[in-house]
Amino acid sequence: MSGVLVRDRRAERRQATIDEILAAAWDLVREEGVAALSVRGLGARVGMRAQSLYVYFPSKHAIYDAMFAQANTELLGRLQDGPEPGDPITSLHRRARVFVEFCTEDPARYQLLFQRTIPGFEPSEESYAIARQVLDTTRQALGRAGLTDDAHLEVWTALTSGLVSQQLANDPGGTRFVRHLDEVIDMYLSHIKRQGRRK
Amino acid sequence: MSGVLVRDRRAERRQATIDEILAAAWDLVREEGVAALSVRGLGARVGMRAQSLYVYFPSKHAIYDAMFAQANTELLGRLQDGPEPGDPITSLHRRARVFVEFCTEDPARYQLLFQRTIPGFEPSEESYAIARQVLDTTRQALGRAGLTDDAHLEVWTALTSGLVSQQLANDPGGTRFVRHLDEVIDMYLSHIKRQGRRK
DNA sequence: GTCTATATCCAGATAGAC
DNA sequence: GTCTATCTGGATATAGAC
Repeated sequence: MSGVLVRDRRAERRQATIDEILAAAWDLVREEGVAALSVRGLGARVGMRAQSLYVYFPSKHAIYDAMFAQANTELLGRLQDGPEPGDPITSLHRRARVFVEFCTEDPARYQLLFQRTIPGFEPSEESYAIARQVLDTTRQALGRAGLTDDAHLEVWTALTSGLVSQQLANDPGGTRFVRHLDEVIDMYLSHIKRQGRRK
Repeated sequence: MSGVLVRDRRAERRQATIDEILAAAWDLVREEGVAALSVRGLGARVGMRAQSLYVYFPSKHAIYDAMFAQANTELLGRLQDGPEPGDPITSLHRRARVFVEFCTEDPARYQLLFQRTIPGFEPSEESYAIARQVLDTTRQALGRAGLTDDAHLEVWTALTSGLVSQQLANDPGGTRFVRHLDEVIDMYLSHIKRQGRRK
């Protein structure tokens, strides 16, 4: 066996560089938009020639993919952060608020994660698995509130992301649309409750 | 005065070429995505060198702008097409259906019109005026149903475009999200009605 | 009105020296 | 691990001949 050393200083150094590159990539897309990310520009940011980046990422799409995974991991963490409220309704409100905050604070990130707008980019299976985890926790949170159908999940995501996408497209940096979040959620929850009673 | 001739054959020919170029541009973005539109590729489509297109459009953004105007005009026409239903509620349902159909049948067009994702492109004042007209007719249609606040318009657009954007991003070509359109609209309308009664 | 020629610049990616 | 050098191909746009 080769596992004598617990730490691999080489691997650690490499990972640190990768993280640095990704951080620079986020800066870049926040400033110029996701579509504007270029290997050259990214290299310039981290003080390298563009070609040297290929030591860390095999292609530009691989960089997008790492960013996709990183952002989904961040979102998953935020959604699970803190104590779970006992009341499932409160929990849904809180999750929605976290989601909206996450999306509106970085439009470029939103574009990368939720709009299919980068030509030729599709997340890898591993990265997409994280996105699926996020959706699963949403499904579970809805389930605890008694919303167990696929239809519930579909409408729920449409309501929340509808407010977000309108906010980003028509009043970036403002609150004209997302300010209706709690009202829309309450409307939907009572709508479902009423439906249940009618059965 | 120079207006002796009623028809200007030269101008007609020119307009026909412009229309032909725009039609080719739509084909191209439908196939490759809005971001992939290039003057070279467009020239190849219409059987010209790229440089010749500059006789008809001063820049690539001008082409985007003409497409933006054209698509909004098309949408405006469809929304006003046919007899206005006497019942304002029926009218709202019909408008929403037309809008959803318009958006889902051409994702590239949706991206150009409603997502702010083309780097550096902003519609001209004239083109944007048409988009504002579309929104105005929506405002009026809501008004006839008693929804007269800005908040109503904001929530209304968030609901409809939320279903559309989820549809396009997660089930393009399908109906998993937009199938809930009528239910969501009815939910919102009764929500507003209930609010009115409570006052 | 379309062409050739050209300017300028940028992209992603690979080979191989050090 | 980073560099130089290079390949290949793309982009938008302008000048001027025909």
